[in-house]
Amino acid sequence: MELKRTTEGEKGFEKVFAFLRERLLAGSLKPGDRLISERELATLLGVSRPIVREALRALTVLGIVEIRDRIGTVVTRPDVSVLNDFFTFALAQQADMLDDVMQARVAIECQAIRLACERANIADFERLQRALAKIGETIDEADAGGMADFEFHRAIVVASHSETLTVLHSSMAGLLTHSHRSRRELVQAFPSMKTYLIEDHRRIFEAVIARDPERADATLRKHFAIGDEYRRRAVVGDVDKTSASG
Amino acid sequence: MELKRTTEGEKGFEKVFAFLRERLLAGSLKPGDRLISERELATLLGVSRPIVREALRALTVLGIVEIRDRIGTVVTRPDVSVLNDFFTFALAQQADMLDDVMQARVAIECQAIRLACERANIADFERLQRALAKIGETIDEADAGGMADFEFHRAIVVASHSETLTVLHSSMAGLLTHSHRSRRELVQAFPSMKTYLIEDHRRIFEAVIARDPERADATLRKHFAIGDEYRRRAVVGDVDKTSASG
DNA sequence: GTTAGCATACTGGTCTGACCAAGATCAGAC
DNA sequence: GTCTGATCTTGGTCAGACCAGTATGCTAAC
Repeated sequence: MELKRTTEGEKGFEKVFAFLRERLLAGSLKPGDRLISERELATLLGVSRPIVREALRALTVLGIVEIRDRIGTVVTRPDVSVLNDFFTFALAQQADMLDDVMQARVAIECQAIRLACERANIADFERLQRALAKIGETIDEADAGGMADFEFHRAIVVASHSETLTVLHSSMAGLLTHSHRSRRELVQAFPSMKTYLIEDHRRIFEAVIARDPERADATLRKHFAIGDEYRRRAVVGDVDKTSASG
Repeated sequence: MELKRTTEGEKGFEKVFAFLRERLLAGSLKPGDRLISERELATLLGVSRPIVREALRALTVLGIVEIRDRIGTVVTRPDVSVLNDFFTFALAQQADMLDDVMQARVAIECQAIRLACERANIADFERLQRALAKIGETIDEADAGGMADFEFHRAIVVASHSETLTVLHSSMAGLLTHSHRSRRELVQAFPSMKTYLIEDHRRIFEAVIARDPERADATLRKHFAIGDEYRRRAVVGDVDKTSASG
């Protein structure tokens, strides 16, 4: 029965994965470290190389390590892409999750803006200002405008100086980029949105500058709410375009 | 050079992974579906079985599929554990991320409570009420008290009826369970915390019952802020215990 | 006709040994 | 001392094999 006494009674893959997880979690394997070769790992744990590769591949998709061809396997700093992948897959199989993700994004961003009010430095302010200017310049362009919008919101999160919030936000923002763009397409149907987009973002910016978390949060929430309202009206076919046919 | 014309010019693993991702994202592979066997997949894509296993294992750790011994590989609904794993690893290598994760948790929970005010049903209210009662009962126990605290906050998020928020929250809450417990240990040092813990949670509960998002959010934030303050005081050695030695 | 039982095909889980291509290294030539 | 090339090492991959259970279907017993 004692065919496997290397570590525990785990199966091959689990054994290797657990072995590596232990060292990873314990800190004996830190970002930048190079793991021993696959072959060594295999003989060390008494498993075959393909099994070791499975474990390494598993860690790779989790963004924990990076397998470099003909170089070796090195520990990396956890990366956003994992969450991105996950949300992408998750969303594909549950499209109704989109609204949910949007809610999470609002959550992250509202918390971020509060922190931003406390922690933002001059560079953050400048980045926000540039993004704000860009929004004004690209107000009539769907693509560039959507990008500018995205940049502004990203700047808020970056200004929070919170790695976790940034990671979460960017992993979700990727899925919502098209939402920024489609929002800009609404501008064609709702000229009044121009004012909304520019003024809202300006007010948000000013609240951060004033370092007023409550006002910033409230303004940002209102911003999202108005955006939702526009989208709702677009769905029902309502328009306020002066030259609208209906 | 055309040794591989199955799909593209990708390397073995990438080829298989991309092949499966395509179908997963396109929806031709839905949760519950059983994949073709590893051997078939291997011959179909012109790669060896170990490579196929790498790809399947990769999808497994992403929570997309489940490999069942001697049964086959089936597509599953995306699972929380992925995020859990990720945060666990990420946190292990950046301990300073703990505060950050806490911020994200606050973000999620504050958004959740707003939604809960709109969406909570009777069952949610009852769950909250039970959790609230439990908090009162276990106020003097570190373990049970921490658990009750955790349950209450989880009940809030569940009441939001947002899958994404729930997933994110639980993936972070796991890392913060000890924080609930340690908070309860503070009760010994700060008797005034008993009132804080019970009263705060009651007020939060009432705000949700009243379906007042603003008040609920504000109360919850204040709750977290006070908790932070207690922890701060604990760090600097301040106590308000009447029988305190120093 | 129906059902119990067993042989077989199939599945994942794993191992062994091998080959390739290219980076890393070090000895020997200049 | 520097340059060059053979060799070692590393990841990337393959082929074939064996094991242990599951599923299935066919046969034999009822």
